[in-house]
Amino acid sequence: MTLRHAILATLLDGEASGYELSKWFDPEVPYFWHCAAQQLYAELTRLEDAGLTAGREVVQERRPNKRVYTLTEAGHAELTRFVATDTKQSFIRDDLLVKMYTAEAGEAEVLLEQLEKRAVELRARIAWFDDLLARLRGGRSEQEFLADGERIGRYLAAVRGRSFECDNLAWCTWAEQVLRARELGDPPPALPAP
Amino acid sequence: MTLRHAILATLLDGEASGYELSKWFDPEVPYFWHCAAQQLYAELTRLEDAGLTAGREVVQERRPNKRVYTLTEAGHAELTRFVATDTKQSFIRDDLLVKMYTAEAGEAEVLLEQLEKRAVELRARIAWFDDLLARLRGGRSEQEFLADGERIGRYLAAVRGRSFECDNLAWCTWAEQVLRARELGDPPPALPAP
DNA sequence: AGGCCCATGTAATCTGTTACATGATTCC
DNA sequence: GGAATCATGTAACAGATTACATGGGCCT
Repeated sequence: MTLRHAILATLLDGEASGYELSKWFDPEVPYFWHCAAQQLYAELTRLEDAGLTAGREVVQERRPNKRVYTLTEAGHAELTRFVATDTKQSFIRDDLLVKMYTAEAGEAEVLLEQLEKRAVELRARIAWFDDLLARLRGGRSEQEFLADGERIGRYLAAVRGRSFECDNLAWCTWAEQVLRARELGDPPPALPAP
Repeated sequence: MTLRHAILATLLDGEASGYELSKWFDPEVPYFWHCAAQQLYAELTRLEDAGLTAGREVVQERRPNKRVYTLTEAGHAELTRFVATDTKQSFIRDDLLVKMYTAEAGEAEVLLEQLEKRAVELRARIAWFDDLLARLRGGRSEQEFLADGERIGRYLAAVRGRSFECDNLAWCTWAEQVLRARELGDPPPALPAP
């Protein structure tokens, strides 16, 4: 159950409401973890019941009231304990890979469309990460920030996210070229970087 | 429900038993999809009931009997239909990323251990993929194989898998260096490739 | 008037994981 | 004698997804 710990980790950056967290965990805007809003709200209730977070009602005027959460001592302790546990493997789980697996000579059109569509999404996500990284650096150069910037883990996680999207994009464009070359009987493209 | 389609896609390579498939889907040996053996056997039963695969009992002498499955026409049609559907986004879901998120100056030791352990695993998985890719090429060079090799999708999927592990490893070693440099007050390492 | 943002849920269902079970054979 | 391989499951539970619900404020 890592959603629990992903929420606790996010609260290291300060108090947040369920709605704010739901933006960071939105599957469309993928940072380092994602889930549907419903799951998040359910988990927040459980975390507060378990004493790992403390909730506080904030009354608003032209907006619905909201509940903001902060980490408790017990929450910090639970995070520390979690970090020291054995880590599961990382997996890809990507529908597009299953679709690619079916590729065979002559039926490439639909797959090429899928690859192009994916590439467009990936470019948007890379841009989103670039933007996020710039905001986290807050004006400093990357060298400066890496040397002594605050909340370095948050930054490193974002770099990983960006890297994943870039790697994915490089593969998509390469695979597209391989399939196109085969359709045309051209020589295959050079390999992507190691 | 993509496990269903991952199984159908794997059966494009010819008939296979549940046990054989469970090797390809083993979470320890991650190719393009993974699941526990129990889930696989359950799904195979459902696929046969749905008429997407045809099962055949194979009686063996010094081994337990087994059931081998082949794709039916309906199974092929279902795969084709699936390939044309909208594709979901690809996500990372990695406990280590959540752990990294908590990194802050002074508490890096545990994280460094985790990163090193992960790096060891990743190197083993890259070697596994190198081996698989060589077997799929069957003696041909990559250029030759990409030009007109059989079951190209299977190969492209394996390249993606390898690429993911490599990218992950590059980030792990880089993040390790960043954290170490901060511990020592040294200048941070150069950035990983774009 | 229609749609999006804020803010938080319930309910049902589907998917995935963990624990446990069986039993012969082959390898060290 | 003990572990690994072959071969396939059942049962219980945890986690994730999908559908649906509410209601005021703000923007065009």
